Amino acid sequence: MAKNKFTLFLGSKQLRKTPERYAILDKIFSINGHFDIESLHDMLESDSYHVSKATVYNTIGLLIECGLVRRHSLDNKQTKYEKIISNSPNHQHLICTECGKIKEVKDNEFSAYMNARKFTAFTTSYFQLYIYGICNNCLRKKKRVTKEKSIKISK
Amino acid sequence: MAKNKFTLFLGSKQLRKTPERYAILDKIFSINGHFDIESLHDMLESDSYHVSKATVYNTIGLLIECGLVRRHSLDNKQTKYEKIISNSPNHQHLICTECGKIKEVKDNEFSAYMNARKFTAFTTSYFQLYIYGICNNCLRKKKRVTKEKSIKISK
DNA sequence: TTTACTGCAAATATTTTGCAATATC
DNA sequence: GATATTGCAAAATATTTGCAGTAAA
Repeated sequence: MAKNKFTLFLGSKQLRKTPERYAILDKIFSINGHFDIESLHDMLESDSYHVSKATVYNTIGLLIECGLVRRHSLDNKQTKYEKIISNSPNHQHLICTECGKIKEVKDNEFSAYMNARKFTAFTTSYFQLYIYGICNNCLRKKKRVTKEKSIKISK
Repeated sequence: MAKNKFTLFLGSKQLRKTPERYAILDKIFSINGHFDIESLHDMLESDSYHVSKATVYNTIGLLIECGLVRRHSLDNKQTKYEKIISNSPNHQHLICTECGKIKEVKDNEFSAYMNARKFTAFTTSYFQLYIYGICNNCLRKKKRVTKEKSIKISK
């Protein structure tokens, strides 16, 4: 699994197998869904496992290179990460522009289509589809606010 | 066109129609392809049109809200912008992970597919597809370097 | 005349870097 | 023992904010 893959990767690049790197990998693979550097670092600290932010950034970089982590640069400038589970089906991301929450949807038809696509003068390594919109939760809240406003005005 | 749309937008929100805002809009619409805040600001300066960065950020925000500009948050943490031409067909982005260059491809099949897609408990407002890889130019350079290395080693 | 907007500088947030101490190989 | 990695603090980068002066309405 992930740990083996990382070990092989580090070995092949003559990089060192430090406890910090494995602790970060473990923590990431215990997280379901998306996370950012800050909260990952916080989680490690609250486990009383102290690592510097610099090391977290360094390790995340290695994990991305190694194919175990994916970075998402989202609009509204949040950067989020997620683990890559080897045989997890390709999924797309719905991002709520109100609350920032990310929902995943599988779309095999889309994935198949994209994987088959070739471009001239360009060699694809990966792709990301982001669908921005409003989740039902926020939509409900918004409607409520609008209603309240119109009540106030009509008074 | 763009200027009218912006004027209507500003009017409807009771925002002011300042020369700075129009100068920024004009400059953006003279740019083909993608740009970032820094280079946009530089272009204005080199036209001897001085505006503060704060105003550029402010105006870009309004233009996005108004639907005249689109923000792209790309991996390798560059934020790029592009104008939206009203009747331009939906296009996707190929991003070279080596040089950062962005190439556009039209894909009507994909756009039609996406526009027809509905999700449960989520109201889509827009989507972005990013395809990361290596452009032929960089691929050639990379191969050359690898070749040179192996020559050196074999010496 | 009112108050939104601008420029500037300072503040904030995020990521990178330099360096001495340390730990892996 | 050689050197890659760590932690820390400082630097670099990108964006936001506060405020006084200015200008659009």
